[in-house]
Amino acid sequence: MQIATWNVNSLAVRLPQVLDWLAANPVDVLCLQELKLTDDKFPLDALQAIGYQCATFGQKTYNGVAILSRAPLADVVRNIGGFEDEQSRVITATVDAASGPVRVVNAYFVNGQEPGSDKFAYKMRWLDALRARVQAELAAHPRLVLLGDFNIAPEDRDSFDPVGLRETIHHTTEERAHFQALIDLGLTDAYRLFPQPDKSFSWWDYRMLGFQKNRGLRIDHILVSAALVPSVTACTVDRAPRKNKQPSDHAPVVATLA
DNA sequence: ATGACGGTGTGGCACCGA
Repeated sequence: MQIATWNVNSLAVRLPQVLDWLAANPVDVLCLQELKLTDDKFPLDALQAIGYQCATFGQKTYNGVAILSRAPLADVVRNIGGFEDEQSRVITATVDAASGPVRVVNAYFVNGQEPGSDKFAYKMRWLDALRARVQAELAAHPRLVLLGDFNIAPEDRDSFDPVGLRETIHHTTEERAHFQALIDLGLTDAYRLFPQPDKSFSWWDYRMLGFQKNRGLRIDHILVSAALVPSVTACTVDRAPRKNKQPSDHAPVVATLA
């Protein structure tokens, strides 16, 4: 099966691009972030019409996540249990894939704005809570994928300017320790299972010709549990949608599981 | 040190993202 993550930065604006992308890339599961719309405005009909079931967790103006799946979705959980959060950032569901059920945790991680800020402190608390949640999910569901917009560049090679941006947001020691703590739960970065081009990124700033100059970050990730690692045959970033008119600032990341 | 671009919601701009 193929599973993908894409921060669309407003599904209202990007729906035509999502439909086009799914027509060209009929993945089994597509996890979206930054819907920026409430569930009553979610384009359920358009997505069902092309064969996707949807589990949605929207919000007005900011955040919002959804899981689209060709196979049935079950046991949907919204946000992080035991962590009070007004922001819609996590949706979890079991996908009944032909090769067996897979637990999918789709997350839009907190941005954090700037180290030392209140938002950064919220990011740290949120990451603590997410880790506990993923640990519990893993215990119950050994076949698990954690994917989404992590807002963390795990290593220097995941940033266009690791020296100039050292200890700035997405690059801090604390954020990278949190990423590693997720790995230490027993997860593997699917992208790094394979040789990849240098300067591979998943996000580029809209400003200053960021994409054209490949001034980007790799902050969108697909982590797979140990039980799934042997079945992963590919993981790629699809830069094509970033070349669209009115693109999202993020590109989809796609993993293929046998 | 600031803004650059784009989306949203509001109201003639501010806020947020990364």
